[in-house]
Amino acid sequence: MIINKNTVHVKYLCSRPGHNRLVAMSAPRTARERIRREVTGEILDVARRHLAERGAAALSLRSVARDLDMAPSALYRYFDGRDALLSALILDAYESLAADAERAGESARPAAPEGERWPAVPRALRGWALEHPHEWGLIFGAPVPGYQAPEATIEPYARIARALARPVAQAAAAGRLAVAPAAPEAHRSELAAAVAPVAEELFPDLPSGAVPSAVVVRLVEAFAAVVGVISLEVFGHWRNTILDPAALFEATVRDAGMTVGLR
Amino acid sequence: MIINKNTVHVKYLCSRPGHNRLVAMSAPRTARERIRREVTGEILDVARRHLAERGAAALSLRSVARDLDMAPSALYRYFDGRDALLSALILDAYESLAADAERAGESARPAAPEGERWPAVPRALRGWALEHPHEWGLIFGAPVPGYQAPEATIEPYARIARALARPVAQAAAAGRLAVAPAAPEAHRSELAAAVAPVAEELFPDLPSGAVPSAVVVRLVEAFAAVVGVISLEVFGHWRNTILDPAALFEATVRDAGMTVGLR
DNA sequence: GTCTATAACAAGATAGAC
DNA sequence: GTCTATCTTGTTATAGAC
Repeated sequence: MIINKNTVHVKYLCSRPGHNRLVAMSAPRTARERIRREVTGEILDVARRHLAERGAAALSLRSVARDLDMAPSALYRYFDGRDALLSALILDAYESLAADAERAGESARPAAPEGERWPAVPRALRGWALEHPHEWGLIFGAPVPGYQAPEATIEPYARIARALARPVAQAAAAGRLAVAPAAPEAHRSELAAAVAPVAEELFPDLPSGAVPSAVVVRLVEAFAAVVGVISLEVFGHWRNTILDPAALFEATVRDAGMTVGLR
Repeated sequence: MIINKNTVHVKYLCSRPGHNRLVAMSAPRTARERIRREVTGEILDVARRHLAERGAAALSLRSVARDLDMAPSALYRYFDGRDALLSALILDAYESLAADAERAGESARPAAPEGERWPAVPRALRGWALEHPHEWGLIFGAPVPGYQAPEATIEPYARIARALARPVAQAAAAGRLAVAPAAPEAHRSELAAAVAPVAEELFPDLPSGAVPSAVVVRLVEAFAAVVGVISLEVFGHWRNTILDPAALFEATVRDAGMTVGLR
């Protein structure tokens, strides 16, 4: 997250919804720094509200400044411009979604079989998406040229993926992974190589090869399927077509889990 | 497609790429009408080019007008404003994608088993998406508030869905549909009811119930999976992660086809 | 009537002086 | 922090040309 050309490491602190989701890590040293941090938080709060209510296209520096009784140009002391502000919101959305996904994954009963725990994270993703449709669009919608926050989104994205993969990792470690039925393509070395970086990233604690590449492929497919149903619902494609999106989502998640090999 | 508050029926005519994708159906009666149609086509061509090169956010009436050596206000004789122009481009994209999907579905060998013909339409969707990433974003990305063309996109959307469903319809009619393995959810009446409008739309020629609702559910899931992988690839989520998107796509399509029950 | 251009207004992003 | 100046954009009013 870039603020005034100084890179500031940020961390998600679970707080009251809509208030200072993003907070700088290091403690404020001077009074000025404390003020500065507060104002930055207020700007982000207002910007996030505008984003949630009217969408990214309607986010303007001036209207944010108006809500804060500031001159538009004053915002440039805190953000390098509209792009930087939007980039901060994008990163903010990633962090928030990742936190929700992790929370859901951790709160699932460890004693339950993996097939039962598997839907927890997908459900959290859908819940978050329905709560924050415009922010979901920032993450999984079409990237707006120039606005995509680059490096910093990689880490939260990986956290989302790991939260999703957790039941698979545990099933694999415990030897409870059902053999994926009929996956001839996945045996080909090219496909295994294509997902090698993912396997590395998703299962860092497991010995290489503990999770068959066929399962990794199926897991990536499951991720895409989950994102696909959620996006189609959130972006309005089910209108007058799928009368019960929740039921379809549950069916999708269940089928995806079985395809991966969870029982 | 709304031009100057007069509804004009339009039809996709396959032509040289980028040239007058959208053409009015009725023949021009007067010389003025002919000119008007030409200018409208030129405006759309330029706008489509700008959209393809710089994205929807960067599409501006003034730059289109500049490219055409026209005054910005002159465009208002042809489109009610920026929103109307973008709406026309959205509809244009739907029509183009639907035409490609139908072409791909029809050009597949009728003698081949359905399982082999099934990937044709998904491949066409992916090919179109890679060729027109910004236009894919207009259809399957986050909807921009106010810009979504409402009624007219329903028909091309249904054509895409029907093209995708065609192999399933034929397999069902011929009794070659493999029983979908383990679909307990799909038997529930609520899920069957949730997809009832889709079944009606996708299989108009078949007697009601010829395609089990479990298969309809799986087909919708397959649609979402295909859209999901394509979007994740086109929107840049595979960067540094999936090294061979094409291989993953093929695996996804194959798995989806098997889940639906095609052999 | 139909099209086009000129001019003008409002809103916005941004840079720089203070 | 503010204020001012400059640039771009969407949009409309108006007047003239065919």
